[in-house]
Amino acid sequence: MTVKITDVARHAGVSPSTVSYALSGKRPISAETRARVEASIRELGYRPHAGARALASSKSNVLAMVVPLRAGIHVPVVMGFAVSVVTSARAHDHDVLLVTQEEGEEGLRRVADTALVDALIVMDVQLHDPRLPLLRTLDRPSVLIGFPASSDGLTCIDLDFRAAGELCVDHLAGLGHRVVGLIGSPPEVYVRQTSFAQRVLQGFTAAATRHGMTSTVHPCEATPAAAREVAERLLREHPALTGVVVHNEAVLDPLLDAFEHLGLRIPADLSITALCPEDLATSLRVPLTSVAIPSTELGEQAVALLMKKLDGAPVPEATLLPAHLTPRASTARRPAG
Amino acid sequence: MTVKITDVARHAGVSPSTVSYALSGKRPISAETRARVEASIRELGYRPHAGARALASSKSNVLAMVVPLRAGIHVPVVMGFAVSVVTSARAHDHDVLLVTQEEGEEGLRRVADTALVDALIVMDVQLHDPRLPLLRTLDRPSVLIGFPASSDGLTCIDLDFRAAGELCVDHLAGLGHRVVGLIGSPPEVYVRQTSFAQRVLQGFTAAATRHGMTSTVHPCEATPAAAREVAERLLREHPALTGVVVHNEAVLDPLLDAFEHLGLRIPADLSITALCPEDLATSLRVPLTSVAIPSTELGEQAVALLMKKLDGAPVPEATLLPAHLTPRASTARRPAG
DNA sequence: TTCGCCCGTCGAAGCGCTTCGACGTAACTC
DNA sequence: GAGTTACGTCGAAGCGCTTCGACGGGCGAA
Repeated sequence: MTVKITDVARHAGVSPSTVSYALSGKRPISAETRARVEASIRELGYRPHAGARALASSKSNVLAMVVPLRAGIHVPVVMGFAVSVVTSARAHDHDVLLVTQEEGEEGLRRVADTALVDALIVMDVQLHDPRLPLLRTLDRPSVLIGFPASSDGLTCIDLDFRAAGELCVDHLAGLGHRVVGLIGSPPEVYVRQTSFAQRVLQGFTAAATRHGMTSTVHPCEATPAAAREVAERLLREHPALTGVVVHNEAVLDPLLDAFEHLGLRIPADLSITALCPEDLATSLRVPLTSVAIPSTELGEQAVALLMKKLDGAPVPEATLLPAHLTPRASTARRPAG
Repeated sequence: MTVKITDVARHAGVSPSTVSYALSGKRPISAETRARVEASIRELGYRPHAGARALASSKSNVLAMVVPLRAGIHVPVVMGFAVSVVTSARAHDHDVLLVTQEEGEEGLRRVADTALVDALIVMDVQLHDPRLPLLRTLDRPSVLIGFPASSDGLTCIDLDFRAAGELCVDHLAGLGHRVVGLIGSPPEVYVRQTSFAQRVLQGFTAAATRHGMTSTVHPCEATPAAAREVAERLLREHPALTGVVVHNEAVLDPLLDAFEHLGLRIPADLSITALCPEDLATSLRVPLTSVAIPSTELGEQAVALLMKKLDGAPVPEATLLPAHLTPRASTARRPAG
């Protein structure tokens, strides 16, 4: 039916093993032979059978990616990350199998134990994630996006969210602001101890304390209505507030809107810094001073780490991508008075 | 190393083939034997090797899903659909391999020809999609989400977007509206002839004509700024306008906002119907009369169709999910005068 | 009672590839 | 010039599973 390696071998006048070596490069093959083999491959349209390859080599060249679908996570960020993982994986000659969070530990165990995948990427890690023990004992390497309470024996990578939170506050402090607020992720994100949200909070609080600022924190549901309500309450309860850090992609526009309604000009009356993807920060009515969430880079690096582990190379347990703040039009010196 | 079928067989005191048949049910196995085999499997923690299985059975039990990442598509809808596909696939004992649009035809050919996947699901189909010839000749079954110019020899499924467009206009007509506008997808979506956008447009126009209404059409970029601009222009150019159909999830809230700014109360002054996921329609400041985009059902049905094709059963070339309009608070009788 | 049939099980032959050891040849070393 | 070493290639042995044909025993039909 379909052309197999023996067909190529016959056509090229060599043995199947030679074809295999020509393809993998695991043994030296003369230039002429290689050329002949490659010509035959092209001519016959040969494609190695993935299953046969996986069986013989005990490598499937497939990665599992666990994507979150829980409330409170911002879908475009996840999607951007997923696409980046797939693209990076392809660059390393791997494919990506999609596993839903819903499948839980059993799902991870299944794809790992059946040798469907060689390695795993897990997103949306919680502080005490139930999957951690499993990942530690699994015989396949894995990389986590996000940090659990202890990264011992694991490989974790994430943006340095703590630094991101600090950076925002430092920036506001540098502009003379004294009273700042954090508009955070939806409450459920904190409740289930998703680490990135907590780390932002820590950074925010620590920096505010360090600068001797008054600070306040408000989780916020990912709906326009919630945004309006939070904006209003924030100003009512903290009339002296002049700086806001927003860590909630979904409500950025509604917030800008709400502040505008409340008669505040940005940045003249109120400075705003955001933690969000670059394109979001620049596509709103006011270009936002922001710390970028680098989904693409995260995906690339996660895959790179996984490849190293598959090669048996040592990798650091923790990798924090440095946070960078880009000043834009949404922050300014604290209004006089 | 890992436990294999021969280990199970020995442990259960049967032959490997018996274990295989006990697992697949392809031949009758006595209840006692089956029980013994199952006990051994549990006890040893046996997991069949996916690659070996694929090789021997020439079935990988993996589906390829091609996800779009182009501008103008609404990410949460895609994500919801993707999750639904994965969940449904799992219910049919299949896994899902993620393929990016970017990989194009070569990517499809690759996963199909290497027998990595048994079948393909392709989203975001264009009227003259370059992948169509390939899909027609591929030896693996596929299902398209969306309709190309001709579905001959293919299997396509989608919401009946034409009916959805009509339904919205019919609803407005029934409420006495005479001048209606369509706020559509971003221009690039129309330019590349993504069929669902065009079909909404056709339905909208046809129904408006049928009702003798004055109608106008405005594509709209997926940014709040664009939404504001479109809202303004719409009212300026069509002062008599009282009904709007929005087919652009990303700008629903900004539009509501803009209309409000322009002094219009919804639905007292302006009626709005939307084509969007149910949860979006109900989570805005005004619950929107809408035709739901049933991502979940689409995913389920797409997978169901694929399974039928894998079983060799005949399936219809075209499947249109019926559109349903749910009246909510955003539409009302045309204001007098 | 005997033949044929079906049920439940086994053995063996692959599925298409990778990889290991072996082998001949050519290029070195000293 | 004998002994290595490296290169380029081949043959064969699996990888772990499915599946096909075969086979013995129990049963109903004749």
